[in-house]
Amino acid sequence: MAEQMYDAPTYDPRTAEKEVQQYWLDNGIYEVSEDSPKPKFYCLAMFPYPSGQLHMGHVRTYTLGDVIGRFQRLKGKNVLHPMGWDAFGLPAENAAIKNKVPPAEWTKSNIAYMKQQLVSLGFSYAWNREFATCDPDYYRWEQWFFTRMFNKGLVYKKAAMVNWDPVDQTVLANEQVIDGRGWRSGALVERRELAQWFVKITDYAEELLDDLDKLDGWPEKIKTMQRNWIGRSEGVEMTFPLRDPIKDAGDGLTVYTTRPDTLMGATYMAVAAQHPIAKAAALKSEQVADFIAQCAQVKVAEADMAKMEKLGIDTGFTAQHPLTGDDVPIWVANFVLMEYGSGAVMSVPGHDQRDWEFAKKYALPIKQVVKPRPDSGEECDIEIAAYLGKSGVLMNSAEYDGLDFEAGFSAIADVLVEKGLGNKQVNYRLRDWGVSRQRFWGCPIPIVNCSVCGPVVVPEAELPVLLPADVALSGVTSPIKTMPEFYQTTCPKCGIDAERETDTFDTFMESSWYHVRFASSDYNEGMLDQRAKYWSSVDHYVGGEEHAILHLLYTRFFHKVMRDEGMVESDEPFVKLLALGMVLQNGVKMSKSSGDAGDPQKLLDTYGADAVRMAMMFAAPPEHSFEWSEHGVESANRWLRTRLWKTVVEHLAQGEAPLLELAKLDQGQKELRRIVHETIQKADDDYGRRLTFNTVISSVMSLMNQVMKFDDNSPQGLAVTREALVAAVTIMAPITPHICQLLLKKISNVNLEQVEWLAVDEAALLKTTVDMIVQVNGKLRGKFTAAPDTGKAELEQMAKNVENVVKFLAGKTLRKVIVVPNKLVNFVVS
RNA sequence: GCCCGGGUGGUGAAAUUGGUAGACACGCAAGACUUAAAAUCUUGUCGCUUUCGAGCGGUGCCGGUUCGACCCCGGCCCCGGGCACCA
Repeated sequence: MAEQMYDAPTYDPRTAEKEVQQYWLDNGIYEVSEDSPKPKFYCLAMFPYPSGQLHMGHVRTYTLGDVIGRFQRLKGKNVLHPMGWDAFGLPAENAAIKNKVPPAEWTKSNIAYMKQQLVSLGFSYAWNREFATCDPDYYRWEQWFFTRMFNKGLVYKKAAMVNWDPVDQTVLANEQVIDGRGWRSGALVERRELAQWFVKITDYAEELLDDLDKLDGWPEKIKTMQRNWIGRSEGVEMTFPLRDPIKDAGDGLTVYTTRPDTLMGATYMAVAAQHPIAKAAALKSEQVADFIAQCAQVKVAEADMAKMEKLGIDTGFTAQHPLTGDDVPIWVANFVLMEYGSGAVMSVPGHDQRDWEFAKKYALPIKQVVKPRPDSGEECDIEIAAYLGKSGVLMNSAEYDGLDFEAGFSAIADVLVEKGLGNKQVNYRLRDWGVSRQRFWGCPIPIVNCSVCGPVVVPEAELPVLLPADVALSGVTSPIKTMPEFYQTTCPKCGIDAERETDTFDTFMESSWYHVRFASSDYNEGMLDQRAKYWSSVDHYVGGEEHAILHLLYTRFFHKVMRDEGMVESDEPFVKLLALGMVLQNGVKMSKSSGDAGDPQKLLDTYGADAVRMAMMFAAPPEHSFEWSEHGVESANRWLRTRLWKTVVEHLAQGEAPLLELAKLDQGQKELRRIVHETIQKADDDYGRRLTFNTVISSVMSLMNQVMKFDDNSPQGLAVTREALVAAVTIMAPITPHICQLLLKKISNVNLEQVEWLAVDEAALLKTTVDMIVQVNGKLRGKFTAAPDTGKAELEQMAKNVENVVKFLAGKTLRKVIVVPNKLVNFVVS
């Protein structure tokens, strides 16, 4: 600590906090190495996109991460708590267009400002490990890793849909399409197919699903969301032969269904607008061509697809039912996605509600093939709605009549296998990860397209493929797509002239491996070194619940690929996960795109970091979403000044406290000690297990209320007060580290980083009496106190004698008595 | 539309294993100090009734299980997150 430690009778965070922060930085207090004898603890909060300034969502996430890291440090762990920047992304391009400043420059200055804000919030970061994902030293290893995945066969190219703005001649993100129009140009947006790179996350679908069972430290709700997203299903893939062969479509239409038992109820087929059969039909029919053009008017987002009116048109082509050989008409439908499975479905309107509505609309036949069991009490009228139950039995299904779901499934699947028309198959809803973006501000995809060799990966020695820094953005197209000096190159394989890929990676690529790079952030010989094995997995990962699926799933996938490459040893990136609720502003999540008020700077300047941190932690438990309000900050500041600082200073002014002599304590002193040790016990549990830091604060507030009432200046009174104050300051230290660093120095003459967590004195917890309640018919009617662990019979007798209880028992027949020792007695009377 | 959560005083919330609903705060009201204000301190604060002992109602809505339900079960309403190119 500096020679001149902050010392004033009243606490002013503006000068005190700066001094403490300087001490932490100058002495590298939070930098860590791998050779500690202590157990390691890797604490990580989701790194921010450098949007300009912190908002309250950041303050919450990083304070929670800091509290966890600081608590684990108090508990004797070797804690790595790093911070960096998720620096590629769309907002930098928007800012570049608007302000005519290159994305790199805008990003860099945002990082500088936000870093200073993080420092002023007093977070215990190992700043020596900081990096930004737009640093070539970072993304070069991402490019390298991509080439590894390419060589492993985990990468392929295929056509996929994008939102195309025909005026700006550019691809739009979903959030840039508003009511079907481009947000800048206002032009009607169309779906367009582009060739894009995909990574085979589906190769890991099974493991990503199964390993969720091992993640005991994850909230059940997040695991449920991931399970549903991966969406394992068992079904049958089968082929409906085409009545006549169709050009580019072969002679069969392949579909997947989880309900092969209802196959006899299939009355039509539906294909996506991009399906070869639809394209073939468009050539023959102007109406079909018009319909397909109309399908292109919907934005590429599942929510929009689900909400739109379900439309279709007959292609005029016909398939054959695989069992009956009957004609089945083939329709094009706007709700069938080419990206899913084969881009075609069989429609069973009797037993699928969407198919039923479509059939009603277009007067297609509806055939019931399942009926409820007579004893089930289920209502079923196929004229009113589809029957979706799986507990019924088959009907109108020839030899399969009377079979239940499972028997029908097997019997029909077996016949299809026999006929060579189908196979039982496990399917996943999860789709491969499209990683191409037609944007400038991202990591260049390290591929060269050669007219002879096809796509060739850039050799390791030529990495990184550098993104040019000094560019202007017009909003029309990515600059590197029009820069020959970027894309003109030669084929790494055959040496002839060739062109680089000008797309960049999805920014989820960067955030899928940053957690391990912090371990090896200064390593330039490779992506990771041995330190990554020491630090991974992350012991506690903290971040917003909005990342429950995409970011967390992609990162789990990357981690498994890195494991298969021998770069890490664990199967999963995050042992424990704290999924935070949203900090809302006007009812919606705080973010760059939904308004960026909520800048904490004014509050920091006025009340200090400790007050902001404390108010944020006190506002709600971590999983709750809540509307941010500044109100608590002023009162947190007041509590720190008038309760904590002033009380400790006044206590110290009374002179040195003697050693505690437990045998000499009177009843009041014992009572305060009991509260102190109950508070320690609760804080330990709330910090370590429950992660409810709001209740840590309220129990310390209660403790301080008791200390102020205590008012005992006897030698042992001072000793008990001293113990209480040391406990209160130590417990608060993870949340309000600046003031606690100073107070611990004053009261115990130690620096915070040397302090150890408090031990609970079990003997101090013993109670001499317990409060009992008495209920009559479950309603509270009286209270009494008893010695701990008094026998049931005695408690019952004591309860009967409680004054207010007597009148509720008078003249009633006692039916039953429930006695819960140390808690309550309940008389059931009539 | 689909998947996942949430809903408790005027406000943020607490109640950890089914056992005193509203701890701890904010706000508000009254009082103390002050020429005054700020700051600080004290008291009160779910609603209704009250003989001031207490009684009745009350945790989004409707129903159920239980001696007892904020907590478990069924149905509904509202709000939030995600839905694969915001991050």
